Amino acid sequence: MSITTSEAPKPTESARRQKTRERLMDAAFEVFSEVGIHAATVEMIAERADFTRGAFYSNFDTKEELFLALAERGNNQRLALLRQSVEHMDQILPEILGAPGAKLQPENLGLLVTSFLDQQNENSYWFLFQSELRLLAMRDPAVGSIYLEQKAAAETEFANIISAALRAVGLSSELNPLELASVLTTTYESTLQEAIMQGGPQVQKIAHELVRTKLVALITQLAR
Amino acid sequence: MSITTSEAPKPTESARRQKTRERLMDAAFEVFSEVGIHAATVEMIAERADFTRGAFYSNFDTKEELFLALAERGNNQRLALLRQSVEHMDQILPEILGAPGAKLQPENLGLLVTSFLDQQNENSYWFLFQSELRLLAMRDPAVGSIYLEQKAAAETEFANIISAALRAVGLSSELNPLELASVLTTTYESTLQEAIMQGGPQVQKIAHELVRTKLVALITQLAR
DNA sequence: AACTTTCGATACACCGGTGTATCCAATACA
DNA sequence: TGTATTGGATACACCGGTGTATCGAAAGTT
Repeated sequence: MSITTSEAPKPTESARRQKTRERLMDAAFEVFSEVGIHAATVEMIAERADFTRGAFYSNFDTKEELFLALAERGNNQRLALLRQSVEHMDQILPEILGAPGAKLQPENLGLLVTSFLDQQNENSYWFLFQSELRLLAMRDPAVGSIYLEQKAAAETEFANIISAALRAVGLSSELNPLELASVLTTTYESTLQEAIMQGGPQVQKIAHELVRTKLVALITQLAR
Repeated sequence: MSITTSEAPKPTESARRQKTRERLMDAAFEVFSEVGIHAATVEMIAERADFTRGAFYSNFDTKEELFLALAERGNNQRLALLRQSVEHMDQILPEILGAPGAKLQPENLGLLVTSFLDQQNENSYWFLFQSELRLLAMRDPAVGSIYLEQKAAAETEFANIISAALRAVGLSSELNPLELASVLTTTYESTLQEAIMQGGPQVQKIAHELVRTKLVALITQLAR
C-alpha cells in the first residue's frame, strides 16, 4: 500500500474497465428485456456486447448481480428523465393554455398528456425489463424492497409533477396526489402492456394512441 | 379402429390417467406460482404430485404445454367464480342498503367491496401464476392472444357485475363499464402486488385492507 | 524500450435438466 | 385365472450453461 500515489492510479486503470462494464450493462439490458432473466445466458450478453464470457466474469460475479445493478441504473435514469420533463412542461404549458391563468379546455388535455409522454421517449424495452424485475420482486423479499423503494421514488416525483400541472391548468382532484399518481401510472402501464401484446412492429404508435385516450378519459373523471 | 366398442373403452382407460393429470396440474400450478416457469423443473412438478418424471412425460409433452393447459383451466375457474358472485351480491345487497331503492351511503361502500373480494377468496397464488403468464404473453404473440382473450372475457364479466351493482345502489359512472372495470381491476392487481412484496406471512390481510381502502377511494371518485 | 500490471480470450471440467428407451406392475378383459 | 394393455418407474445418453484456471496482448510505468 503506497500512500504516495494519491490520485492517478485507480482512475486510469478503471477507464477501460468502466467502458466495458457499460457496454456489458447496455447489452444485458437489451437481452434481459428481450428474453427475460432466466432465458438470458451470460454468453448472449457478452456476445451482444462483442465480448466473450471471459470479459463478463472478469467484471461481474453473477447474472443476478448485473441485473440488480441494471435495475438501479435504470431507475436513476428514469428519475432524471422525470425531473427533466418538469422543465419541458413549463415551456409547453403556456402555449397550450393561451392566456395565462386560463383554464384548460378538455380537448387540449390530450395535447398535454401526449407532450408529457413524448418526453419519456418511450422504449418499451424499459417496461419489459421492469416487468421482469417486478416478478422477481414478488418472490424475493430482498428484490421486493428494492422495487418498492424505486416505485415509491418514481411515484412521488410523478405526483409532484401532476399536482403542479393540474394547478397550473386550473384543475384539482379529490384524490391525494400520490393516489392519483398511482392510478395513472398503473393505467399507463397496463395499457402499454396491452399494446405490446397486440403490437407487431408499431407497438410504439399503438401504445401511444391507446395510452393517450385512456389517460385523458381517466383524468377527465378524476380531476375537474 | 373398431366401431363396435362404442362407449366403455376410453372412459375407463382414462379414469386413472385423468386423475394423475389432475394431480400433476395441481402440483404444477403451485410450483409455477412459487418459483416461476423457468426455475420450475419437470422433476419438481412430478415430485410434488408424488410421481416421477416418467409419469409427467407420459402425460404431457413439455412443461410449456402444461403451463398453457393450466392457464386455460385457471381462467375457467375464475370466470365461474365471477359469475357465482353475482348471485351472492344479489343476496347481500338488500342487507346493506336497508330500504329497497335506497341510495348507498359512502361508509357502506366498503362493505360492498369487501364482500365481493371475499367471494373471490383470494389466494395470491393465482395472481403470481397470472403474472408469469402475462410476462410470457408480452414476448410470445401466441401466448399474447390467449392472454388478451382471457383478460377480455374476465373484464366483460366484471364490467357487467359492476354496472349491475352500481345501478342497484343508485350510482352511475361517466366512464363506460369496460373502462371502469379495467381501471378497477388494474388498481386491484397493483395493490395486491404491493401487498405481496410487503407481506411476509399475512399477505392476505394486508392485501385485503389495502385493496379495500384504495378501491373505495377510487369508486367514490368515479361513480356518483 | 524493457517491465509490469491489468483485462479480456481460450479451454476445460462440471453440473443439472431434458427427453427417450426399456422395464415392471397394476388394471382391464375374456 | 390367464392374458393383454396401459401407465408409471428406472436408467441412461445428451446437451447447454456455468464458473474457473491459464494464457496472451495491450496499456501503463520508469
